[in-house]
Amino acid sequence: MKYSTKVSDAVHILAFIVLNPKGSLSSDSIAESIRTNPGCVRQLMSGLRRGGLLLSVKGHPKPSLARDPSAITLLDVYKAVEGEKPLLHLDTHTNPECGVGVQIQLSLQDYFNQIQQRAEEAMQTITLADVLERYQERLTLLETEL
Amino acid sequence: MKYSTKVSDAVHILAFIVLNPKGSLSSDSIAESIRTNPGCVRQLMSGLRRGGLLLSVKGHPKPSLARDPSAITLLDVYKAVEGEKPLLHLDTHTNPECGVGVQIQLSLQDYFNQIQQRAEEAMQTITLADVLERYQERLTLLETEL
DNA sequence: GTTATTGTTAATATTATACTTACATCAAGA
DNA sequence: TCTTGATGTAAGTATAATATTAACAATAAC
Repeated sequence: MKYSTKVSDAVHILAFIVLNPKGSLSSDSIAESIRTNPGCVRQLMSGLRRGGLLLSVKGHPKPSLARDPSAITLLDVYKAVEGEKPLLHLDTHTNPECGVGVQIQLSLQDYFNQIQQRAEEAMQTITLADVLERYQERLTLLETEL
Repeated sequence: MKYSTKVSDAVHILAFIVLNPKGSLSSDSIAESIRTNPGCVRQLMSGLRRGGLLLSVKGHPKPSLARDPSAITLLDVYKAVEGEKPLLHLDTHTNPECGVGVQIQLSLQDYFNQIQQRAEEAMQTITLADVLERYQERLTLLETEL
């Protein structure tokens, strides 16, 4: 399949809102930055709103963060837009007649959960504020290079 | 897209080879257990062979592990069949005219790498022997339940 | 009221992956 | 040596998760 860039784009949206306090925050303007269309942006924002990360109301193009960037982790964003979709997927379609098939997959599940747990722990230590800080570092670095 | 179950199926193949020393190890037999077709199995085995985890020769239906199960980690399997494909994907298609777009994604990359690193560390601590052990535990548990 | 925008839903397009097919190549045994 | 059965690889097709698009009722601001 096409692989998901939801987390990536969702962070983009949140960052865009923080970085453009003066400019337009319509789904149209945000979509232009991500190079996608407004509907797509609105769907991601819908997820972020459900996740309690974003505040916005219908007909009012002024979305705002529900919490400080330092209180929004990558895990929050991941859960908001990807839900319970894991990083690694079991093959649940193995032959039920074959004992090896089912039981090996179930055995693997325990270990896949461990890996997921570690990845989520890592996501939880990274905040939107961290990403924004790195962003500022990159900007000043670019300026000094001129 | 259809999400990948390559790691899951590759472990299945390796486990099947260990668990069926007497039976047929043709790609046909293995495919029956995973409920897929022989061509698919051979492609995965090709990856495992390139990764140095599996030994097999053309025309000879007797594949064998290249190393002891305790020396084959989930990371080895992941690298063998998924290569450098990361767990989380950046959106590299953002608007290059928009400074925010590109730079935010590049900032995110550093943090995505951190998450990938943690997940791979977790994969490296889990061996095929661990999965097989869990498998045996499950089998004996099933028997005592009868 | 008028206008612009949202939130939501449904339909379509895209594309990474699984699956299938085909065939030259090789091993094993009669 | 010849036949058989299997492999390894590559190319083409199908599947399905995702992105994209389009449409529209509902809302806010003026």
